[in-house]
Amino acid sequence: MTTLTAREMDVMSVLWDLGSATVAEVSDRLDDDLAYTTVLTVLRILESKGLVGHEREGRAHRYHPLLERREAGRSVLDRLREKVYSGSTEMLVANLVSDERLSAQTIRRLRKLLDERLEKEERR
Amino acid sequence: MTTLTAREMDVMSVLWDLGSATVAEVSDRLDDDLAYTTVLTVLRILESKGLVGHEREGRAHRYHPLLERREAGRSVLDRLREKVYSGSTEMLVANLVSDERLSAQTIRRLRKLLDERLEKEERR
DNA sequence: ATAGTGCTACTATATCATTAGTATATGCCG
DNA sequence: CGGCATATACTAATGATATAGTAGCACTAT
Repeated sequence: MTTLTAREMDVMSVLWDLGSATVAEVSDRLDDDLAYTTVLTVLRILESKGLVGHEREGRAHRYHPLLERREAGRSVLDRLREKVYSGSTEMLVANLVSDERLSAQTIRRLRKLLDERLEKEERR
Repeated sequence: MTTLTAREMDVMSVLWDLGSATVAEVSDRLDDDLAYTTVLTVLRILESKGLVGHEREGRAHRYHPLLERREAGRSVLDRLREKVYSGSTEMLVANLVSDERLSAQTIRRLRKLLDERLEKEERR
């Protein structure tokens, strides 16, 4: 199981968005104003967990994610479904789409997503 | 923001499922075999955070959730969407429904959910 | 009544998370 | 070349999390 702490998720988020980043770049993008060395420490922890890698770039290091969005999301969603929604995907989605901020267009796109998934299912 | 730790979520999960429970009942239902006092401690922490309440029942206490599933789920989903899926509900749902274990029937029900939501949207 | 059982209240402790300081290396600029 | 700027490496302090022990109270059955 891949469990990210809150801060680790903040940092991974930047790496996912940028593809890869140096410590300074991550630091810039974070909402909170952390010391340079703090960001470095988090990246080193992530590396020790095998969730990011790095290569040299000049005298700095460029970090890149080894853990994918999908995987990270999956493990949070699995746990959420299990513990909060009694294992029910429907309850989870119901909660998700009851969000007032969703536009009609977004909902249509979500439905299309399901239709495609359904086709795939029926093609077996 | 309501952030539950892993263990707190385990305990809340039992309370949501049962409606309310004593320490012994929670202890019984947890996957892990924790000391009685450990479970009590977690419940007392949850109470100090205002997430559960309790009333006397004989010489024991009966705990009940004050935080609802919806609220707890919402805060996890918000954060997940923001940090892991770059704010995209679609990406989140895509990841969710790409799960091989979903049956065609479940997918149809999810679609129905969206249709209902869409109607509500159009009625404005 | 008294010993046992089951419960809460309080306390303790190890580990992990979060944050950041200090030391040291490296390259660049004048 | 010599020092300024920018990096990493290492170390550390503080706080949160997770787990559980001990003390003491109250009801229950002998």
